[in-house]
Amino acid sequence: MLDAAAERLVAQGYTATTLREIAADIGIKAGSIYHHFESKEDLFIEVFSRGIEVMVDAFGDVDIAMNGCDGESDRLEAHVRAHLGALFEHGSFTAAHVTAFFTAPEELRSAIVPLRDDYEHRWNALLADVLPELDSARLPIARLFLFGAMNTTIEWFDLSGDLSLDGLANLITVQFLEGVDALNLQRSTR
Amino acid sequence: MLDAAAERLVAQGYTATTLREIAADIGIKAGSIYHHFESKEDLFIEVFSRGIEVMVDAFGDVDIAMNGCDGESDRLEAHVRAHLGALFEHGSFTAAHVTAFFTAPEELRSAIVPLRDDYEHRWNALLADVLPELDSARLPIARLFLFGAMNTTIEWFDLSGDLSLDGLANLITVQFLEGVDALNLQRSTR
DNA sequence: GTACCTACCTAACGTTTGTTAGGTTGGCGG
DNA sequence: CCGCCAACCTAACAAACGTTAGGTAGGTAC
Repeated sequence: MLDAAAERLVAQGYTATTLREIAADIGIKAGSIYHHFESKEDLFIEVFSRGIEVMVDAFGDVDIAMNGCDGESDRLEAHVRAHLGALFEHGSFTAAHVTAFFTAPEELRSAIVPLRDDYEHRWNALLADVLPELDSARLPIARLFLFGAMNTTIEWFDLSGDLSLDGLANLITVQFLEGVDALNLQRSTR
Repeated sequence: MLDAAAERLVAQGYTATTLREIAADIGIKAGSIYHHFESKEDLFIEVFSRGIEVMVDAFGDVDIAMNGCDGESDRLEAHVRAHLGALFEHGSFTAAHVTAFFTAPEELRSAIVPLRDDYEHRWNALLADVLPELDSARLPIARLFLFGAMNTTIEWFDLSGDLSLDGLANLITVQFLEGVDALNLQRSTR
């Protein structure tokens, strides 16, 4: 049911997604939803929260797996890959979060903002590690540029296309670190 | 009235924006809208179209102003500045387009897609000029990265903050061309 | 002064929305 | 076998939606 809600969110946004649709998707009636959630808002708070949870978990897994080893740029690339994985490989929760969060009413958003902040702080810390020479005042902006490149992929990237998620993570990382010319040098599509 | 519709779109998305709200914003009643437009869809087609028009016009103005002169990277930066200007300085049409386009029903979207394609082609041509050494297969991806960085600024950039639009355009351009380390060297905030 | 047109209003229509009260079912515990 | 509770359903509610038919005010044309 949360899955169905997330998928509808991605396709239609908050207001256009009706409880009757979600209920129909999973073969129940709209009123029955209220046995599990207090309101529409409550249901979608859960969906958005899981969207962040998936991202945070993926981020944490990489932190553990890469503990100490490898170069800093590989470490960044692994985290980019994890973020993209959350967007495309772990259901629709994260995709729903990224696309529909700003279409939700403000009361709902403010309940989620602390979770978002937490995730952003993790990225700030990572970037401070990977880019020690970067002016710390520019660090949040660098993160926002990177988030912009990563999150807009949901609007165009096709998992079944020529470019793999690994390849995409690699392209985003090298472009971010070294600029657009570096795209030429990278290990190809696959 | 189109202005009011665009502002509501930015704040609420397509479905959540009601004709009664728009009418109230400009001091008329909902039914009166139908004297100017055939339907809600019709009204928002006009809003989304103008959003692209503003971008295309800004792009064209730069093309004319920079005809022949200056370096290629300055030329790119000027176009980035124009795109950001369309987002922040020419009313809410472009902002509405970028934020709410994907929340609109598909019939409406497909009426707008040709205009979007046109704008994207102009950018592809520009990037092919500015980055002649870039593998042409990577060119659309480079453009999508750049669009990602530019368009997500509406979610965080504050016109009245420390960073000016000129400064932001500069930062986006150098990061795009030379990578994140280049952010350190750039002419400061202003 | 009459005709006409644009811009608006009023008042309602049918539909859909989130939500709720009360009833039904099936399985598990004792 | 009885009671219970979670999971569902039915049927309706008030509110809000896009939309429409018909009416009104004010200005312009001739």
